[in-house]
Amino acid sequence: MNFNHTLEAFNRISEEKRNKIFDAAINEFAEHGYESANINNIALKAEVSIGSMYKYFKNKEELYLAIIHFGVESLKGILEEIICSEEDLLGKIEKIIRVIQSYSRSNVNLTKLYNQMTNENHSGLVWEIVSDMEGVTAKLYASFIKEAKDAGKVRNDVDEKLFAYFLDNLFILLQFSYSCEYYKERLKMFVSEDIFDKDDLVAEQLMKFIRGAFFLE
Amino acid sequence: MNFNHTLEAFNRISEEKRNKIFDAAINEFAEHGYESANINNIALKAEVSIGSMYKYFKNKEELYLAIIHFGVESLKGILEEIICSEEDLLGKIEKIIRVIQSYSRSNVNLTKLYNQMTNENHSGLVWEIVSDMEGVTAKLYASFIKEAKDAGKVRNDVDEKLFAYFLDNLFILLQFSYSCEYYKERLKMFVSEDIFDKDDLVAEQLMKFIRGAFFLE
Amino acid sequence: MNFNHTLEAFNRISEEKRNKIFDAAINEFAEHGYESANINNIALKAEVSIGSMYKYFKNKEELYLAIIHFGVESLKGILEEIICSEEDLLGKIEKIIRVIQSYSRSNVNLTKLYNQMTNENHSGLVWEIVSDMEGVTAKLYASFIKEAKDAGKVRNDVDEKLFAYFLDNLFILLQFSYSCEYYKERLKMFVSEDIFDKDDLVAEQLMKFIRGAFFLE
Amino acid sequence: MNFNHTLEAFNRISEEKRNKIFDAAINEFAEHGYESANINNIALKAEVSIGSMYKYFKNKEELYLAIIHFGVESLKGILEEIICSEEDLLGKIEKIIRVIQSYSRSNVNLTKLYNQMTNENHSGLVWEIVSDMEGVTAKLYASFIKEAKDAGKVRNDVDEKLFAYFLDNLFILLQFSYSCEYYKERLKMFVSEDIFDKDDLVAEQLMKFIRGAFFLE
DNA sequence: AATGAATGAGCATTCATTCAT
DNA sequence: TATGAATGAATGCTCATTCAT
Repeated sequence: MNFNHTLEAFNRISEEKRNKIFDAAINEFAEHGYESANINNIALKAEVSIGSMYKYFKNKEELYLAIIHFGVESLKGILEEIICSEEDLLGKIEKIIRVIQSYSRSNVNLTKLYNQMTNENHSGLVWEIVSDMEGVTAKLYASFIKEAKDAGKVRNDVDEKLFAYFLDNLFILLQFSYSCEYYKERLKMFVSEDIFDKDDLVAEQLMKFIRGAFFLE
Repeated sequence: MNFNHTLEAFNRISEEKRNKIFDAAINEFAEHGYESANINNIALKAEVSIGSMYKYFKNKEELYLAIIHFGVESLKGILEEIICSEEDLLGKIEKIIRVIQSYSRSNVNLTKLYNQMTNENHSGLVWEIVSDMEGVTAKLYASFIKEAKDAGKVRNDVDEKLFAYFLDNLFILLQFSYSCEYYKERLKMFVSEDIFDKDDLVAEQLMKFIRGAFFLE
Repeated sequence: MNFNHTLEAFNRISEEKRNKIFDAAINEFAEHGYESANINNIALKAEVSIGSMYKYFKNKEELYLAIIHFGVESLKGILEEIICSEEDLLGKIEKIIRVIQSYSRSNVNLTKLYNQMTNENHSGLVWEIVSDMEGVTAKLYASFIKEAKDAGKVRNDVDEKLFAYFLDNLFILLQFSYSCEYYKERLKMFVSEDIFDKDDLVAEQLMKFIRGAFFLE
Repeated sequence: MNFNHTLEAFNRISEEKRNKIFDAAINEFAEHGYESANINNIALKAEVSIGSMYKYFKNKEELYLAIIHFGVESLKGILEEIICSEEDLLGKIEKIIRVIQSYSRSNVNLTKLYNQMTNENHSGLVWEIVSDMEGVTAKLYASFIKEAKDAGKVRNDVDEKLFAYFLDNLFILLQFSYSCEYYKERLKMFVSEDIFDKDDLVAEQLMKFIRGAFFLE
């Protein structure tokens, strides 16, 4: 969670260069996965010498983790904003869906990376970084569901933790559906070739699905 | 979709050897990902010479695709059986959930591979193989939902294709939750450490979630 | 001490190639020391692909140890022959001196390597290989001295183990004096520029030195 | 031999800093050998910027040579003191042995470096620095032996130059036996594990060895 | 004068693939 | 047909050295 100890050198360079490095790294890792991502390539694309690269990051793994950390922080920020807003549960859910649609489209590589991440054998270290975020969402979702349940709006017999999990699953795959080739093809096959021009329809239907799942009436 | 052209040599060897090769390959690919998987290693574990390996499969990619093909066929068989059974929609859904729980536990590596697959840059070729299966499920789900809708059991305002998609999303992530490290940790974090001892609870709650999403009353 | 386990592949190739590899490796290690010896270079000089090199030896260290092993065995063979000969102590010593003069001249690089070896931080593993030989010499020298002492030929107040050590020290530095640049210069400085043309003088004087050290009258 | 030309900058800094740099460099070179020694590391340990390091020493080699120079000067001082003392030959020899025992124990790294030095390909340059000292010892030893010979104390048939060489060889290896891992192990193997607790025995026996080698009676 | 960030050549090692037997 | 030895391109990482500040 706390990376700043090793990244001193990296944090000292200009923001422009930092972003260039992150961009290059996110692309490379998202495109090729951890193992076949090529650090010399990242350096080349970011117009930074390999030597510098290794001044900024101890090794490939640390760079990878830093990227993940960056991506997660970025996502966390957005989620927190929504979740802490004044909306009610349904309002929040709708907002999340909309944000997923726009965010995963404009951060294709970051989202691909998130999918990659679920495969890597680095799970241990990666999980340390991500669990933080997942933990927050898990708890918030569950508490909102609990609230709604107590208010009599949600059926009494639901396990709020599991329902939170199913809900987040729907969000995750929605995210991937807007960024990862495979899932994009799959969505097109399930629905239609022009589904990516119908964000409103997707949002509306997913809302309906979720509303039905949760709410009485 | 049709692989037999190149796989003549492979199909001619004993089933036992074929299975040994598949086992070794599935493990290696699932464990290390496409790029880091080591063909010489697979040959070693399968007790086959590398020379033979390259007689059976033109190159790494073809082996990978053959493995995916094999995995997908295995899954397709199971799904088809359920989907073509006499149960009604809810009955089928329950069966699928139960099968996912047992299948992904006893075929951990194959399921991991399925997750891997969604990342690789081979998406194009992979998709050719898998689209077949996804196409079948997509159509079947949609038709069943249509049926139920026409029968007045499912709300009228649902887009059956999108609902089929959401439904399958829930299934996919359930599958991963029982086999991929990352998703396993995530499920534990959302619910509890002992969630993997409570398959009935998970199945029951997921049924509830889906039933609510789809059905009137 | 037993290396054959890992060196199967290496032992299977033609003796000619094996010798070429050893020669190249001995030269490289003797010339540059362990750290800056370049394996790609050794492969090049030995006209073997790097890939093969790594089939024969797991890594740089194993190659190094194999070389040391080879050198030590070669030396051990010669020493054993002398030590087990029928000569008396003085006769053996003279033979050893003569052998050192010829051996270290015709195996310059192997002898340089022996000097290198005393510096490397691999001491641990290296020592395992060499201790064997050193142990043998140590014991043999000591026993011969003991014998001579018991026979009244050698003074009674000598510690045979320490005397064996001093004796071997004289041999070691004699060896280096015929192969290592530094020690060669040093010998020339102590005696004269043309000392390397006077092997008989060196041998005779060293005999005198040692005889005096050991023997009564 | 004369280094001061390039070392102006270095000689201008405080003695404390100079010593810190020497200490760090001696450790690094002794520990890792010339090639693997890391100048950036030396700078770090000596708390000097790399930039300054390269102001003081043109490059790695010059730093190395400066270190050798320093070490040799230190040793030369001690030897000269002994050699010019009023003792007779045997007295001097005993003093030298004692000094070797204490000096090589308290200057382990410098002594290691001396061993390193005999291997490096820098022999040429190194020799320039050291020959000075070796030349002095060579001449002094020889002259003392000559003296003793003329005085009838030493046998008439010895070549004083070669005997001086053998004598110095014994000293050199004694030195290494107290500081270099390899030679330490070797001494333990020849004599006993606890030999390093028996300096008096070693000194006494070496005296006996040398006395016998040189002296009538 | 002093600094230390930046550079990039260089090296150990891996592994997909070929091909002679 | 089957083998497995041989190949060599490719890549992560280090470190001596430079030079702008």
